[in-house]
Amino acid sequence: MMSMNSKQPHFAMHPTLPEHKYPSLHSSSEAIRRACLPTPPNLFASLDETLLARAEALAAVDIAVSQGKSHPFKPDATYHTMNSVPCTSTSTVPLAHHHHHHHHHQALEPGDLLDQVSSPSLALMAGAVVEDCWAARRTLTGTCTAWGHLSHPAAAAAHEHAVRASPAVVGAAGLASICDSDTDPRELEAFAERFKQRRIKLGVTQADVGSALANLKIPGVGSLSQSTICRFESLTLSHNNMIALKPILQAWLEEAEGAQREKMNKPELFNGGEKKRKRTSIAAPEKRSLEAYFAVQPRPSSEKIAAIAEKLDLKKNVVRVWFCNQRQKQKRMKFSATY
DNA sequence: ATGCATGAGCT
DNA sequence: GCTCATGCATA
Repeated sequence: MMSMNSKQPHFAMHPTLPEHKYPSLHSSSEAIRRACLPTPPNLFASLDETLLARAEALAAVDIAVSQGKSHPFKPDATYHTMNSVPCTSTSTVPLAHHHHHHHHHQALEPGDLLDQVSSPSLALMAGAVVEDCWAARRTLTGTCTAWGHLSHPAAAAAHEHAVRASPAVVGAAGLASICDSDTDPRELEAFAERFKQRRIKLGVTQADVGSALANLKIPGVGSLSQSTICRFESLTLSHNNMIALKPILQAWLEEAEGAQREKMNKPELFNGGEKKRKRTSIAAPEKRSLEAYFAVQPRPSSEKIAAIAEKLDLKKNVVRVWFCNQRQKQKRMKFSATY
């Protein structure tokens, strides 16, 4: 039996299709989603003293800095270096992109922040409504009508995007039309697990799946990385991302199982070496400070980011990206409050 | 499996 | 400059 092939160094991406990126009408689902995320009724109770102390310490610095604004910040001389390889050429999945919404508070001081964050009311209510939608849909699993009477334009829009997410894929794969079952978190979770199980049974690694996707020749679908396959299986992707990837992975699975029945699989990879990129590693103490600040203000202004960066002796860009990634993390299925 | 990063698309 | 989908590098 072929045991898990060891992973390839990396896979070649095929810029084959100049692919359009997903279209995206924007709704305010972002605001709603954000509202129902981690908004504990009593922030004070959930933040331990250490965190608050750190956050406050940082905030203090930020105030001092903004007043005596004497230092320019480090020009974020980032060190990536994907020379000739346009690393993002990976043909994309016609995903559903969506929403954005303005952010209300940004240039607030720590005090204001706490006040604001600790105020339950609106945000929580919005979150409750959204959760209800999903909960309702879950109980209606099996039908395609749940979204029909959604009262939230944002949610409706999200669904619309999900539906038109990958028409070609769906058609080519001969999969059922994307209905409620395809957006149901429970179904998604179940599929992810089935997928992993069957994938392992086929003796294929996550990396193999990723590169094999390109062989499916589905318009607009190229290869994916081991990371993405892994995240799909572990549900550490956004809900919409899961919805978009499901049909594709399902198509691959059926294809692979069918192909194995007759012969053997025939993957195809190769690669050339380029300059390596170095990964910044934020030390534990700094990370703790960032987390503390994030708990109080997940969306610091550019100025605050600069201040924090200086305080922690990190590049501003590193700090900015850290916050971006942190925000994304919150939205992953596994940690989503709507789930 | 996950941390830090890039780039597209949008505001 | 943000969000989102994704990826390389690494623990």
